[in-house]
Amino acid sequence: MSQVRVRFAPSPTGFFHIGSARTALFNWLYARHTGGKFILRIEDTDQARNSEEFLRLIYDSLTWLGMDWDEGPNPNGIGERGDFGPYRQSQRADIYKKYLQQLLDAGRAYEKDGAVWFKMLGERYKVYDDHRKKEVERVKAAPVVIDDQIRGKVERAEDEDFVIFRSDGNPVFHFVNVVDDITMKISHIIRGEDHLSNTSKHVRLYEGFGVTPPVFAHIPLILKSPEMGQGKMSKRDKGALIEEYRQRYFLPEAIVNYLSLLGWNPGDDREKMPVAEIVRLFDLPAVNQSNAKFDGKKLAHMNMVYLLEQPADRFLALAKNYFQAQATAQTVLANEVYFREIMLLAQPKIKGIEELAAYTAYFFAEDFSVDAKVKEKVMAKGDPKARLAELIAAVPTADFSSDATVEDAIKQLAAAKGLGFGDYQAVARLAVTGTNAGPSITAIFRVLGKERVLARLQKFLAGIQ
RNA sequence: GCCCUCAUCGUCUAACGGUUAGGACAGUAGAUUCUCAUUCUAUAAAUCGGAGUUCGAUUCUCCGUGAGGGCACCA
Repeated sequence: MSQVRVRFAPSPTGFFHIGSARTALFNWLYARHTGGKFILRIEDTDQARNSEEFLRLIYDSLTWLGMDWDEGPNPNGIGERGDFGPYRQSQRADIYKKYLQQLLDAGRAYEKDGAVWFKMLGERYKVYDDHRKKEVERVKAAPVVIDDQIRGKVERAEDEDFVIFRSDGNPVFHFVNVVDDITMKISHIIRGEDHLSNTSKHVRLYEGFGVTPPVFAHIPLILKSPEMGQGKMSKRDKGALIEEYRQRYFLPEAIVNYLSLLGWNPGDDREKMPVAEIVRLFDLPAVNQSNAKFDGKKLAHMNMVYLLEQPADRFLALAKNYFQAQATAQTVLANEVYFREIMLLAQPKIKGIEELAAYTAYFFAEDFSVDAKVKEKVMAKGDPKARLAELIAAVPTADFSSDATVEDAIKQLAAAKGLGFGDYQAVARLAVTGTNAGPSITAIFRVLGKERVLARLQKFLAGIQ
């Protein structure tokens, strides 16, 4: 059995979206699972729509998601590696000419209207096509049988000649795709089900070249979630672009894990799995046949689960990277020890890195906002003014050296007044943070320090007198 | 219109032809923690319809229906 060689062949004509990422992932997983090669080929024959920026985005997105390629352009875009290049179709014109000549010589291609057409074999007849509103020439021939790893045998009649070189001299997708897969010795073509109808054309081309087609595996599509509408995910849909998750500081391994579960499962109830485990278990016949609707909430949940288990150092690195892009970067990152302490208080509480700035704002500025609704609620209960005054009196002599000592101080105060910890917690939190959500109040007190706590309590009390 | 594919809770999915149809996300209700979040417990929620094969069908077959994709000198 020869080595598995799979390829991901994107066009740099737009943002890198989730469907492309999933196709890339299944190819990558299969290559890694089988010990084969994962090849990146850039299909940039559409000169009008290509852009170097989108090309860069392909490299960056794959790299960010952890999908390394064995052959193809280098991740930095400079040079390439592999013995079957060039890996950009724009640089393969000579190869295409050679293969075109082969078809011409074999009588399987001909010119018409300035373009070159692939010639189907069989008896010809004319028929009116009411989708294209014109008369077309068809060919009677046995249907193409595609033996698909996921769908079984699929039969489809391929009954018309089709263009392989445009009148502008450029080859079209079907032709370059097949020629490249032949010359790059691709063993398995794993691609979206939207290509299933193209595959019969491709099989005829392989036959025209006298080459046995590779193994096909057409994976299900990713569809819009019910609230987004109908049809497959498109670039315009919310949450469709990998770039968006990157900008929102999602963890790439969470995205990979979520994506792997769209159309595949390990055969048991496990969902959260390290990528090495997914690689170990992934296989083509286990891929589902039905399309999957995208669920942003489940992705967000997966991201949170991954975030919670990050070791402190990784979380701090992520947080630092995030804050460096924020307006408050200078203040927030000024004191490393202070930053570390606060980030580690926040880690078990947040659902995503992107919440960090808002969640920790009051640690870094005195002009934090006060949530009006929370204020209304807290002020309506008990005697908050009295509690504040008592806290202000108690704080100067309290021990702020640890969470436990702060807690003791508040509990002593409460006991002396015949009250509970909770009677002080809510109003203290409101005064010091402006909200009702956050880490434990004792930790907030300790980290903020006596002076700032006292100042905030006094300021808040003054504001409600 | 023609061709191809698919069909289990709202969503992602599991179930050698024999299970009280399981898990997860999202709901709902409780519990726990100083708040919030986490966590935990409980709860509601599905085999598209109709025939057939079979002792027995979510599972196999056919017909409907629904969903998705394709039908270019885009990829």
